[in-house]
Formats: sequence, structure tokens, C-alpha cells
Amino acid sequence: MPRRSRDDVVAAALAILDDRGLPELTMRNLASSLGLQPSALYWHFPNKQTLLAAVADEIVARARPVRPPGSDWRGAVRAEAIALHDALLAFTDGAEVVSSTLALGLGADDAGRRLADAISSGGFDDETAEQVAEVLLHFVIGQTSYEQQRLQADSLGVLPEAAAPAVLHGVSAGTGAFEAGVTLFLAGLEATREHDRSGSSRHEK
Amino acid sequence: MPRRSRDDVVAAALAILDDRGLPELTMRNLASSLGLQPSALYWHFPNKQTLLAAVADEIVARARPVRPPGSDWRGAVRAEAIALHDALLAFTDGAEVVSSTLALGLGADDAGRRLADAISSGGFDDETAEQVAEVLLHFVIGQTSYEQQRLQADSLGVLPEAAAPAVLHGVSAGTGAFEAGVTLFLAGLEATREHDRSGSSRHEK
DNA sequence: ACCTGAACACCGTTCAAGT
DNA sequence: ACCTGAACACCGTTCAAGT
Repeated sequence: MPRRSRDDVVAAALAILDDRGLPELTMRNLASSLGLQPSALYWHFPNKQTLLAAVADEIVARARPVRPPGSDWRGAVRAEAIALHDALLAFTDGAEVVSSTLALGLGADDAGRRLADAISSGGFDDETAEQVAEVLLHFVIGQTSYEQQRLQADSLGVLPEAAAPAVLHGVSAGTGAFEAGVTLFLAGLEATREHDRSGSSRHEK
Repeated sequence: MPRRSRDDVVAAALAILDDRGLPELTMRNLASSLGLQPSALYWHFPNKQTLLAAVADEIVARARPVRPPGSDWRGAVRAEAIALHDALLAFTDGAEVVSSTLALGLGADDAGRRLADAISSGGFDDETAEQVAEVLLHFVIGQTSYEQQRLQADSLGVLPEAAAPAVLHGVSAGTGAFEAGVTLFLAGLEATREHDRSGSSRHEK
């Protein structure tokens, strides 16, 4: 009888995530989908958090930035942000899985790295690029997580009335807010460019 | 024997959160800290998520913005963001509790509302204010959640080596990144101001 | 190297019944 | 109005033992 690799386990976990969601992604359900006992999973991964980190890595790795031809560094940053947004939305509860993995420092580093690289291509120094990439990353993940929860709630027919989030109660949920956020970010980055150049280590010795 | 109010339950939950953390905030631990059976909690709250939402509301309500005298609307926005940041950091796992409550649309609306009000005071229309408040809110919560996890991990002596997050591996963890993000946000908002004024409903009919 | 079997120490939630 | 007692249907994880 065929034995399972670490990748088989991650693939099975992604399948459960995709069509049943994170609450159904238990070690027991995962094991039985592979025809194994739950305890067998602990040969491949030390614990569930580590397994979820591998799942998060895979979700992030599937991001496919589409950069408009002839676009400048802003186009590159925007393309990376949108690709990450889409990758997170591609799996049920994808944003939440990546969010918690990132918060715990267990993986999904690629997401931040790609954003930082795109920002660097605009001529910012590495420290600035990494710091503002973090800002953008947290916006993307927070916003996407929020959108995804609401999309899923709506598709389940929950919250049929009046439960609209206070922060955007007049607007159709989340529509355009994501792109607006990215635009705001890029405008801020452009506006602070010269300050970073002239006096970035002003109040450090 | 004295019976407990809903507020007593929330206060006890906050106490457990503060000195034992979210994983220890179980219905069973909470009940026993009140001298009750777990099932008694279900008279006060329909389920654990709703209870956590009440806890999140309380955490957010304790935000105390300190606005520098003589400051303009930017000072107001900055003060609200910092107050929220501090309020989240004031309780163990505070950012995570508020983050999940917000994502589920169960509460903590005050946070977004306060940011939106501060932004409105800069002369932006309501739709713009709400949309960009959402952007800022997701950054604040994402960033704070990340900082808090790392602060707690460090204080437990975990991650003693090399586990530095890729997005800021050269920088001391989180220092200044939060304020830098707020500054970036304000710069972006200022830069897009005239566009919002002149053609905010350009591609709507 | 990879997995089973059985157990441990928990969870959130329901519900009839008490006072 | 507020709570108990008992149960239901689960969890993640460990570990000796098998092949």
C-alpha cells in the first residue's frame, strides 16, 4: 500500500480547506481523507500549526502577479498586491490561514519578500522597502480576510440584514476598497520619497 | 449567593485574557473563575464568539486618544491610531481578539468609527473617510497583532535565533514600523485629496 | 521509514431540571 | 431569572508497538 509524502499531506489539507473550510480542517478529517490514523500525521509534521504554515506557504506561492506591459515600479507593486489578494481569495479561509501563520512567524515570508522587492525596484533603500512592505502586507491580509469572511457569510445567507460593518455601511461590501487602499499606499510612498532620501536616519545617532 | 451579570462575565474574561492569554480563555476556565458551571455562561451569551465580541468591544472602548494641543486633523487621526494600538497591546492577545471579531462582523465597530470620524475632520467626504478608515484600521490591527505575537514570543524566550520575520530582518522587531505606517497613510491621504474632491464619482453613473 | 491502536486530557454546546 | 448536572460529539497530541 502506498505511503504518503509530506507534500501529499499538504495537498490533502488544501483540498479540505478549499471545499470545507478551516473549521473542518482537523487532524482527524485530514487523516481520514488520506486513509490514515490521525497519529500518522505526526510523523510528517510536529504539530498542526506547522502543517498550517506549510499550507500557507503553498497558498502564497501560487500568487501570479500580472504586470501591465510598460508599467513602472508602481505597476509592479500593484501587481504583487493584487496577485496576493487573489491568491488568498482562491482558497476558503485562505487569508486567515496566512494571517495566523504570519503572526506566529512560522512562514508565508514569501509574500512580504515579493512586495519588498517590488518596492525596492522604485529606488528605495532596503530598510525603507522592508518597512513599508510590512505596512502594505498587513493591509492586504487584513482587508482580504475581512472581505473573505463577508463573502462567505453572504454566500451562506447569514447576516441578511443590518449587520453591515460600520466602517463601510454605505458601500457595497469591500468593492473597490482593496484597490483604493493600494492606490493610497502608493501615493503615500511617492509623497515621502524625498524625506526618506534626505534624512532617513535623522534621529538615530 | 450572588448571581453574575453579563458585565461580570466580560470582566472575568478580560482578567483571564490579560494574565493567561487567549488559549486559556476557555468556557470551562471562565466559568470556574466565576464559581459557575460552564453551562451557566450560555444563559448570558449564546456562544463563545459572541462573548469574545463583547470582550473585543471592551478592549476597543478603553482606547484613550491623546491629541497634541494645537494639532490639525492629522494629529487627530494619528492620536486615534496610536490609542487603538495601545489599547490592543494592553491585553494579552488583544489584537487577535479584536481582529477575529471584526472579521466575523460581530463587533468592535467603534474602532473603525473613531478613525473615520477623525479622517472626516480633515474635510473628506463620508464615503472616502469610511473607505480609507478601513485601510488604516486593517493596517493597525494587522501590524499590532504581528508585534504582539512577537513581543510575547520573545518574552517567553521562544525564537531565540534566526526566526526573524523576513519582512524586517535587519530592523529591531516592529520598532517604529507602526508610526512609520501611520505617517505613510497620512501622506497618501493628503496626496490623493484633490483627486477625491474633483472626481470622486467619476466611474459611477 | 512510515503507520496503527489506544489512550490522555481536554474542548464547545445542549438541555432537562432545579431554585 | 439564573444556574446545576450530566451528557454529546468532538478536539490535538503522545507513545508503545507494529511492518
